[in-house]
Amino acid sequence: MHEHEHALNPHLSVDCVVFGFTGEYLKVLLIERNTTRGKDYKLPGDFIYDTEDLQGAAERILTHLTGLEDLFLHQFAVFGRPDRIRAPHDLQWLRETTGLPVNRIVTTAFFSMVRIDESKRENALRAGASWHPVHALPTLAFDHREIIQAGQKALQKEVHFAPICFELLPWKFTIRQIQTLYEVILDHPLDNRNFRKKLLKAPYILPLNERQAGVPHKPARFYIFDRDLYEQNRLEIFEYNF
Amino acid sequence: MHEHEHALNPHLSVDCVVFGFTGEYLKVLLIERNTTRGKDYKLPGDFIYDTEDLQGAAERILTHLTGLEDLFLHQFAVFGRPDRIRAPHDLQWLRETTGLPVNRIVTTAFFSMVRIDESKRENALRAGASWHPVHALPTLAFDHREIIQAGQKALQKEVHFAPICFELLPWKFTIRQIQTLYEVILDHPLDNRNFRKKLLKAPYILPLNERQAGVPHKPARFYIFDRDLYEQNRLEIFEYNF
DNA sequence: ACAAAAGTGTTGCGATTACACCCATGG
DNA sequence: CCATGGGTGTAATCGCAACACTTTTGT
Repeated sequence: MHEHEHALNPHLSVDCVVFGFTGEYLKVLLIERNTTRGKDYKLPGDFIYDTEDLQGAAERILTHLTGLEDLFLHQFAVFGRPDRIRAPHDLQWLRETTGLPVNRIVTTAFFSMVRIDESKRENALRAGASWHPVHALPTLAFDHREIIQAGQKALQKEVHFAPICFELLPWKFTIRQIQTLYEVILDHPLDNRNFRKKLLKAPYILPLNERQAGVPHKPARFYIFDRDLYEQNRLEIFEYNF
Repeated sequence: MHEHEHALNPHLSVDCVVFGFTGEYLKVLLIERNTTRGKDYKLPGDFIYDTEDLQGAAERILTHLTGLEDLFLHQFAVFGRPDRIRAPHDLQWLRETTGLPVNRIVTTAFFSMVRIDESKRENALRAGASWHPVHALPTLAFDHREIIQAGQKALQKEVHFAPICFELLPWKFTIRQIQTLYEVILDHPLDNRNFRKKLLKAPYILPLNERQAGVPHKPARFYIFDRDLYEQNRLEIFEYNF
């Protein structure tokens, strides 16, 4: 598993909140864990090698987990309360799995976005990893529930500025898909007609001639996001509020 | 200086980008430093005690530096590249001043806002600390120039959402002051009439009957920011963009 | 009287909201 | 022919951008 020659630093870790979208729910990728208190779940994460960048550590974890490379990755917070790891079964689990005298760990949290279909089709997820809806999370290790919630808040903020949601959608998508995605991220319903207008005004969202097939209702048109056109058309924003 | 009994952790530090505003420029608080390469400047920062929260460490540094408490404090990034401290004079300075075998340090960056008038009147700054305009920074230690720039970007983002700028202004301020402040933060000129309209529409900006005195032109009215009224009137925003 | 900054209104445009019905398909 | 979700238009309002002159004070 570990190709690096150098030592792990037992004070520093990264944890990744990996978001996915099934067309219905916003989901997070979690790793199953066995402790003295039974089965629970944790975020994908690891200690950092001495020679390794934080971002590099996150990339290593994600690539190992999903087989995918060049994933979207955004550092959003550090969690470092001295007592963030204090439950006996958490401490024992850490000492057993790492073999290190672990005490306080400061973790840098990243959020990432993967297309669930890609991770399924082209690359099996590592054993023990599974998707869970953010609104119904299982029992989580450490302070990982708090980290996931902070990650969703960070995602909500990011959605004000940048077209990052396309990272979660299939290459070609319907308007309903992207609207539902925004609704689950913002946790708020949106008006369909107004959403369409706003979306179709964007010059970098291109309609295909292709439509859904085999659906028991009027088939929806597919669209694609053209990142090059986006980069050409983007302009600086100087918004402010009091 | 250090009231804590417990040990410093030589892997972890916090650095604070402390913003101030003189009515003209956006400024940053820097600490003078003497190295084998001569005099330069660094951000206020320190290692973290084993028993201490990250936020707590930042508060300790700021209180010690300015004498002020309950300052605005916002964690915005972690800097952890393995080679972020590599210049020989930086390494030597660290070893001399800490007495520790320092290698890689991961630092959590906070930004903070202080009213320069308060820090002057009521509390002398610690010796060696001084204000520098962000657009004309002196030679800086480590990667601190990069951290300051990231801090200003974070401040620009924050200004979309929250009325944090009042932390930088005197308790009573003129419209020109706050407009100039927004201009230096956003690094972009704003239209005065439109700015006034937007500001005066906010129900939590209250005019005083008091005006400037002794200025060689029409004296400007003073306003205050009423945080309670703000909290009552704030509503959730579900903005999005592609 | 002059210099210097404060303060003031209108118009056009683009964006956002609210809202209800017909369309195309599979079963 | 029915159930299901896709797809469409308009009117009212709001917020933002552009733009130039008068007012008040100290010197």
